[in-house]
Amino acid sequence: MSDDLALTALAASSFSLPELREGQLAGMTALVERRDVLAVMPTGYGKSATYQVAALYLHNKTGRPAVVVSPLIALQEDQLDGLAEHLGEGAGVAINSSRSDAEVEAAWQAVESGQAAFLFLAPEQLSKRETVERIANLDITMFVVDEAHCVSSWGHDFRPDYLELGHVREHLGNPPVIALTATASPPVRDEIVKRLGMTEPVVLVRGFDRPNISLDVVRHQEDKGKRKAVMEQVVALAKAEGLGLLYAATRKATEKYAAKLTEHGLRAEAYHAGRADSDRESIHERFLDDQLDVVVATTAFGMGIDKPNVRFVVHADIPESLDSYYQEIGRAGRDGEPATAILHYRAEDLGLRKFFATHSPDAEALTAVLKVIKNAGAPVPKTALVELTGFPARRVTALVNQLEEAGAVTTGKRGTRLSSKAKLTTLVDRAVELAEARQRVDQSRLTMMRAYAETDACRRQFLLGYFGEDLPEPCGNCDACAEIHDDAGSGSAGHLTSTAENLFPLQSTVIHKEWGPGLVMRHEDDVMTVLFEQEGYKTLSRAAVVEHELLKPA
DNA sequence: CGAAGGCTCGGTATCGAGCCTTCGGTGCAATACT
Repeated sequence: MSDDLALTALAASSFSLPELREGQLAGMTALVERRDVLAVMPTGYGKSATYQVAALYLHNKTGRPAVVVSPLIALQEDQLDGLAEHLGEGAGVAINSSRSDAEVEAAWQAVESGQAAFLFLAPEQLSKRETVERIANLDITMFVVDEAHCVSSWGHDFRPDYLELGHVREHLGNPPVIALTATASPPVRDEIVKRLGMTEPVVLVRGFDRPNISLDVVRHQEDKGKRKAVMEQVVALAKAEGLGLLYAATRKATEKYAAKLTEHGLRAEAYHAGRADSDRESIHERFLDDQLDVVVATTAFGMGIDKPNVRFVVHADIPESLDSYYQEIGRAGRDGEPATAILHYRAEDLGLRKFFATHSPDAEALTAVLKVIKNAGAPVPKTALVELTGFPARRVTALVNQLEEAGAVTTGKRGTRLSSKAKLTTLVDRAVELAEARQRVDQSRLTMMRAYAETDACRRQFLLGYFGEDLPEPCGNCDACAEIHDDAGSGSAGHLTSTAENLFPLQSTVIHKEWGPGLVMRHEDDVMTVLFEQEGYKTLSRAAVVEHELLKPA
């Protein structure tokens, strides 16, 4: 029996999936052939089944397990429940801080004996050498990275162990990697591929456009007026359409909105990381169970939420990037029925996001770490670095990541060592420069979010263009399309602007004298947007590009 | 970067204007206590 048939049969018999989607089968087959896979698919498309069927197939053949890296313990538990339902108790195990020592040991034995086919853990577990070595001995069939956009969004500061996964994979003997995420713009995809050390991955992007979600932006001058409009809108939507989500930037704002919505007779709760675990759990459950009309949340809410009947997602404040925005509105209308996404936009709100996107590079700390490594004259394990520098472990990981990126050090099995003969100050300068470059990229992503809020053209075309998807015609389901429909016929492109489009079509690679290589993301009216590797998104006048030959095809 | 909260000041009654400071988002793991 061919692998395809066997996989299809296994999906039907073990996971009750009588029909596989083309993207799922392509992913499974690639994994069985030991290829790397990057799957960008919406929640509910069946991303998880893709690796689960392939991993079970290989487990049945070899008795060897798959390792699944998942960012939240709650998600790990959900996955375990799902597996238990289809394959019986014990098909998967998890190792994390909620487990007792005895439970952890039992989990190890379950995978080592060939009884369990899946081992779930968070990246932090993999920062422990013993853990990685014990996994290396399992000779795993695949290394699964779920919610892989975390590599890029959290790896640089919040959860630096995400950036270490590439090394972990090496230490495990380079098993095939499958990275799964619901949203990833081209630069995020590239970063996932690079950081996880994937080679010629099979890239599967499926089900990206969500035409049933209408897109609207409401612009505001005053903070007070915005708050009032948000309130009125959410009340109206909840009464007319059904339940939904309201995203706000701060914890305090979620509390205020939730209180007001409750006054208006809605069942509303504020959800953020500052609330007690038990409250968070109960809100989550009540929402899934249709017992809440609105969850008012910070970015803490949503990962792994797969609820079909969310009718609206309203943003009271602008998110940090279109990547986040698309992820958040993607929680609406999973059932395919009409749903609404509305962004309330005030230019001043960008200030908070700018603040969040500021990463001041710390030359002093970088120097301290580098000195310790240099003086050691041999690879330094992380534990020693922590002890010798006095920095917290996480900080050390982040600093080492930065130095590594700058080519100053490399990390091997025995620890981190100097890999450059250049002067320490030069190396630190290089690391600082990289941190600054990343800051520019982050700020430029915010600029794109702003451009979405301020564009007069079809919002869906803009959004999909950002993710490298082409929507040839305006969508007819956003506020801009409604306007255009009203006044029919818009401005015409001049000679130079159309020349720019011919010379540098969408998704083509270009080179700028100062900014280096970049990718053409968008043409609109008299400007074009290019994503530069080093500088992030830049908007250029199309006439100037042609007249002054600012760009060259690469 | 901008909003919110706390403070002083003025000038003699309550509080408003203006200044200054602080705060702002995501979760893992591990530790210290009942």
